[in-house]
Amino acid sequence: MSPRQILQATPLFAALDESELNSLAARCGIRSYSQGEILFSEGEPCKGLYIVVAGRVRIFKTSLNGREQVLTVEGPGASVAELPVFDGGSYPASGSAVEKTETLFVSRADLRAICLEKPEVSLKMLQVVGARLRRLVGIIEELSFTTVRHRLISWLLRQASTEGRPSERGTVFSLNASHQELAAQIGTVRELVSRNLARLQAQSFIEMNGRQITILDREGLEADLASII
Amino acid sequence: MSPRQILQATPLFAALDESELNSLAARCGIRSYSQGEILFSEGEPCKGLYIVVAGRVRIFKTSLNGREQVLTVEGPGASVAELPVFDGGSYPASGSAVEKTETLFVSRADLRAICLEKPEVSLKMLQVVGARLRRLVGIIEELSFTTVRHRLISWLLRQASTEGRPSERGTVFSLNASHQELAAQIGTVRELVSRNLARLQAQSFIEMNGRQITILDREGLEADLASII
DNA sequence: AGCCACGGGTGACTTTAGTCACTGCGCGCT
DNA sequence: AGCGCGCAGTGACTAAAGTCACCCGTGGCT
Repeated sequence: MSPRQILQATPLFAALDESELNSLAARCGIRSYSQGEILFSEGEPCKGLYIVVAGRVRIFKTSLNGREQVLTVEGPGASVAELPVFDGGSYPASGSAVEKTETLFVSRADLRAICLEKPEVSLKMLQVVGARLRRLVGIIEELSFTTVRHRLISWLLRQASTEGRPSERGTVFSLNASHQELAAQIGTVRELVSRNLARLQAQSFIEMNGRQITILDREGLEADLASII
Repeated sequence: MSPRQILQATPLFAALDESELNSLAARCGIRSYSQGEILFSEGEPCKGLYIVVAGRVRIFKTSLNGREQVLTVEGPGASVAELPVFDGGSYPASGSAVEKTETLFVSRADLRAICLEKPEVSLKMLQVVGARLRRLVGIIEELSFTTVRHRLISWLLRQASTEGRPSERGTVFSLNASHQELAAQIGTVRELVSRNLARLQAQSFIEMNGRQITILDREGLEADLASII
């Protein structure tokens, strides 16, 4: 797929016409990353924004003692690191490729030019950034108010609703992340993920077969979420 | 101060010319709130954005069991609740007046119209939202990686650097929030604030006289932050 | 085969967070 | 004065969270 086609398919640039797309496509570069590779690191001055073409990009913070907190994982069509483009600061978090990933890179200057020319792009951008804000507020809420168990259950239910397929025993999905990675996503450590998963299985809320997870009692899990108060 | 003058002094609308300011001023309303009053509640459909003219607005989340987590406190000149204006969703958090507060209210429709007409306003808005995003990421980092003690120390140092005045014993500032409020800002409960303050005093890092706080050992506190790893 | 790295599981423990209950102070009000 | 109320301090406890150490199995690799 050419950069031109990719841009056209990106919601962010839906408002651009033929010639604008062409000129933008001419100016943005393709950047490819292998699994685990870093796109940008926290604190680096921001040069521009990335559009995910294929693969997935993980945005995360790292603590001094090596723990990580994932802020979001973005797939094809999404843009990453829009924020600092406009306030000129550095990246507030790091980004790495979850798997083999291709991105388009649009420079700050180009993006600003487009926004000034096509106000609709700015509005779209505000919408995207707004969604990101909502997600962050959600993370804060979970970290501040809930337990690891609660966050794990939420994660499982979310995963089940997006990736799950029904079976006669309940919704099934495959755990494609390591416990370490899951821990980074819900803001805790590997051991607690392991223990809490074991406990959920012991309570017959879920069943695990290798990387296969079955939600046996969705209502029970939801009730649990509500009851932790 | 007339709405017209206020708008002119708001960074967000710096790019507007005479006539535009006038037409916007004609369409936005003044809303006043007494101490503690709610401007908007989490989940409500969003009607528009507020510009703080005088006083302070506190943005916060509430948990089911009554705990609160403050996301930000905004003073004169700042705008509040810009985000949902553009994605059309509901307010992700609630807003209340910390003290007697006056705001200007700009409706969604008016704001969108301005953004389409004056692209500079969108860029400014993106800058503002970007700053907010940074703050939220900072909160997540603190909640995920640090202890209550750490967060309290950070808060004290921040407060000292913005509100403090030097004295012969160290930087002095007055604690204008209740322990309850401080707890909501750093994501914990009243008792832990009380205990940790007492402990910091016992360790001679700070001194408290009523609502007066003196930072006796700034270096010590900073070292403490670094050492918690 | 033997070895190693990696992801996962778990016991034992420490630390931190949070809860509950009660005390006491200061202030405004009647 | 006497009362009630909101805020603060604290002891005692529970329950999470996190740490450390070690074990195990799997799946390459030499």
